[in-house]
Amino acid sequence: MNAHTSAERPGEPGTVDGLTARVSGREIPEATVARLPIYLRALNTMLECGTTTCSSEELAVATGVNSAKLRKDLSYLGSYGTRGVGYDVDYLRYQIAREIGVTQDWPVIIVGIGNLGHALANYSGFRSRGFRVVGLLDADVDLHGRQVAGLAVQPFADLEQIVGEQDVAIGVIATPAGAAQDVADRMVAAGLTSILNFAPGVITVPAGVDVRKVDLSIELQILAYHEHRKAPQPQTVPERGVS
Amino acid sequence: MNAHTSAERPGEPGTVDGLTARVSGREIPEATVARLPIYLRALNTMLECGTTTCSSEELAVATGVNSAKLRKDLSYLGSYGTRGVGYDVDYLRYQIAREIGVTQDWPVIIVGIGNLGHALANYSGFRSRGFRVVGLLDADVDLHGRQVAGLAVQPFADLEQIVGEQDVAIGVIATPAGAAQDVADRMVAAGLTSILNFAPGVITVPAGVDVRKVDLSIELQILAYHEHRKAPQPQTVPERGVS
DNA sequence: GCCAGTTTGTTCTCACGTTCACAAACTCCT
DNA sequence: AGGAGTTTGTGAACGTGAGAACAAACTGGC
Repeated sequence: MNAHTSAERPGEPGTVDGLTARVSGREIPEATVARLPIYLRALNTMLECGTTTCSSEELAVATGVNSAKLRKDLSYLGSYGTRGVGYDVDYLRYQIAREIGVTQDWPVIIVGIGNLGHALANYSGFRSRGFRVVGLLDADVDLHGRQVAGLAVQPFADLEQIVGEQDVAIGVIATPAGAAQDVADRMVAAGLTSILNFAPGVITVPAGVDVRKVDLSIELQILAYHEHRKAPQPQTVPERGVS
Repeated sequence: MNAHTSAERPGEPGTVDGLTARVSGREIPEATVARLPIYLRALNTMLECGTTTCSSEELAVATGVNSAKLRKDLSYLGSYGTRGVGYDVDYLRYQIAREIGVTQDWPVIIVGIGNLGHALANYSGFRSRGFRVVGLLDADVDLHGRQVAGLAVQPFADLEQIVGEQDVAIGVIATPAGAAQDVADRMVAAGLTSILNFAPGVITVPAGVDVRKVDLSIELQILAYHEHRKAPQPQTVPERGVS
């Protein structure tokens, strides 16, 4: 089932621990990895505006990041700037895209075509940023065959077939919470090694599989915490003497 | 973020900075705040299953967090556990909800009723976790009056009115990138002090306004980076000797 | 009442991430 | 050509977060 992924494992003992960093000097910290896409997007925007060169300060302002942090982030990729001048926008853009691995499209499947899955399938940002939705799956038979974003919704049982045919590595879970763990298990069994989980709740996967979680209400709750702290009585209290 | 990051230092008399820590001297670290909603959700699930007591170890397993970290997180709220016993699920749940500020519903407005805004308006997780969508706004006149999730889409010009009438503090931006900054400016002018931004790109707001950003394609790109690293030739790359 | 077993709350240490500050290196002007 | 002005890349200091380990405190049995 997961023949293609396990067969391509390098198998050499060079990268044993996550802290070695000796391979080619490239061990990029997680915090930096999380910012690279932000830089990439800003560079694309600059390119559309015709900007050919930018300094770290300009890019920092455009991305809301400290310029020293930005330079250090970029230094993990290599020395792609020119002192006294700045960075070539197109060149730097390509280098970041290459480092992330989005110089070509990644095929992606989405499981759970409810409101959110529907929106994700139609989200144009995926295609323009290195991803191509190649499969929409749902357990609900009423949805099967329905056209969504130019694709027909398929039965969940087709998972293995789609993954195998298209060599998919990344799956998106947009189901209710109750189904998320089962879906994740099936995804792993089918050979997916990266999962983006929109369902609330924790899913567990074996080592070697990456999971990222996006929880919409958690983001709101974090905002609520700070809001709550700004004004002691946030919403229902009618009168408060604001000094 | 400067208003939240002044922890009380040993030796100094508290509340030197004016706005900070005046409630009860507790300054909860951001990393902890981000986890409190996760604990809250797990506790709610436990409560539905009839569990009345749990240890830090059980809650840690349910949330995928180290138990020592969990205990430290909870200790910022106070001493709500009993040594030798554990935590009362309902009591702890209430304390966390109170700390976050979701014991009552927060009214929320959503601007941009496209695919994503539509899905957000219908997302049941908001209502069940302390939020109530009280307004849907869009600049597109064709959408005005359309019923979405039991609410009629209103013109964007109604923003100030809705915010004023319902005492809204939190707004969600689900527009295309180009409109995001304008919408944010109007939101701030209308009095919103917390913004959840789903639009790609950076928005800038004055101090005192909190912004959180959720970027769907960035999450996928982070996964792609790690996937890219697992197998040197991920999908369709034919040759190229990578240095 | 007292002891054994359990679990919390906290302290200490280490790793990671951020920011400052500056030498190295490049361009431009004279 | 040489010096002035910029901007990168990086070493070092600082702050925050994670995890191990342990004393304090509670329950239950005898």
